[in-house]
Amino acid sequence: MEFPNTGDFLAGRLRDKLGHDDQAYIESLISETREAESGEVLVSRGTIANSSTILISGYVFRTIESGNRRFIVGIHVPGDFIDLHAFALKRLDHNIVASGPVTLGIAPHQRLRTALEEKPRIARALWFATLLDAAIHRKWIQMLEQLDAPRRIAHIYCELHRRLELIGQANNRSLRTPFTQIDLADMCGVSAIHANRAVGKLRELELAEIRRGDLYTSNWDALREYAQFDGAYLYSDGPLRFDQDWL
Amino acid sequence: MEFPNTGDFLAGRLRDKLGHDDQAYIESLISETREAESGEVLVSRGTIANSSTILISGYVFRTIESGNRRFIVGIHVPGDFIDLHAFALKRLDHNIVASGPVTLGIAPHQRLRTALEEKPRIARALWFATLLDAAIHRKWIQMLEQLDAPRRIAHIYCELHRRLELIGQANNRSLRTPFTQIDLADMCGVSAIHANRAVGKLRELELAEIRRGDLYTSNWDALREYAQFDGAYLYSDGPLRFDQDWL
DNA sequence: CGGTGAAGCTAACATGCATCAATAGACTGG
DNA sequence: CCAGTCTATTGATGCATGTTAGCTTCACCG
Repeated sequence: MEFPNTGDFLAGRLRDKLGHDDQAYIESLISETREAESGEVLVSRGTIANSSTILISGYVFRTIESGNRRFIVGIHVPGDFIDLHAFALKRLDHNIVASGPVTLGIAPHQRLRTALEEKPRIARALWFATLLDAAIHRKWIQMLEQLDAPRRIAHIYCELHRRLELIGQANNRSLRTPFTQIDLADMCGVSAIHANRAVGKLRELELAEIRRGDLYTSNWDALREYAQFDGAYLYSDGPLRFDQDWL
Repeated sequence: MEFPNTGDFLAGRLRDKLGHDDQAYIESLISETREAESGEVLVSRGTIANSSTILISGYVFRTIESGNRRFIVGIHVPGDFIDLHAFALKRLDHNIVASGPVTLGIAPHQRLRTALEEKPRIARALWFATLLDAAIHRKWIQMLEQLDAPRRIAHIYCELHRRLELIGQANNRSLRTPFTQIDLADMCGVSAIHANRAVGKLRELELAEIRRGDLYTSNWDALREYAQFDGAYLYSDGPLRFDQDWL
């Protein structure tokens, strides 16, 4: 199977968690790839799917619509399964939307089913991915409870930077995204105007310059300290610590 | 195995998801029960465990300590596994603390391992529980992004009421908890003083009276509407919609 | 019975954020 | 090249919430 312009996409979340054979096996679950445009709704709340999706390139949001406003409750980077829930729960309680152009891999549920039956290590890795999603959600909850708007934005970029680092796609001085200030506002639970002021504050403090979603900084450490970012919740220090006896 | 004062505790989250045989099987995973006092730290951040814990009676919080303040990022009710992560991730990125006196069931990882190998339906149900945790977390994120403090408190009680209803422990006119206003503040990400104002506002609006953690209301519907509570995210409408072909 | 500490409550002032209004810049399509 | 739309920016005003301080109520216990 060919993945145009993406290289070794499954370097993603499961990197170091699986051997090369298993990674290749997961890639073989993908029956086809697909491009989608910015803003396209990839998975709608309530629909029932026969396949799950892995993000190969670009960013996607998990969004919840409520009272004619949209809220972003999660972000995914390449290598993430974005709708494993659809496999287990069938219907989803939120939408999944492309932020900027994306490339997706489609994994039919039938192939996933076979994989789970025949490769216990795959099942383990997918469960790990689910637990990691939950850990990231908990961090967002704490971030929303604790931080003001400028720090929330800084924290989101710090988290993304670390997650990109784990898949070998981080840059020392910048982090390019297609996010608008409205997107940032919907992530932080503030108004777009206030998101603008928060971006302005990061600029004023000379911690980061955010232009059209792209963040530029000369000092990630200072930015991380300002955002009180500690990446331990990403469980990225070395290989998966599953009990070796399990399966 | 006897569970004093708890009755059919596993009516919990997996109710309707498993047959009676499987429920009995899960209960058999529990090697012993244990009581704990209010405030006791049941699982510490970073420790490595050889067993997982199921909550039999009482409430527990997931907490994250940061900058000499505590934040609550999740609540559990009887029937919930509270540290399945410990099984898959070994160490946890947060603490688990008793709110009020609790009864716990201890499930050694070795028995869990056997269960996952031999009973695919159990593995499926535990994965479902994990996905449900993530869905609840996403709802909290949206709640923090969208609602003001009085509505956040109302939403938390509405969610708990529904979750208790699912295990047959809900009451028509009240919801009794051991939560202090400080606890409510730590859930909502506001100061204790403001949590007090928020409680006062619910009283003033005649939506609910909250005294020492116990909520009394004559009109749950009005409270739910005020909090914009829609319980669809709890995936409780009928039996689990796993693909019947899977395993 | 009265002391003690935790929890709940109130007031006054400071700051964060929402909202409205208006404008400027950037991209897009005709 | 212009018009239209989406995005970014700024200022003014009011509400939501933080902070500090002090007070009250209640459960518990000596």
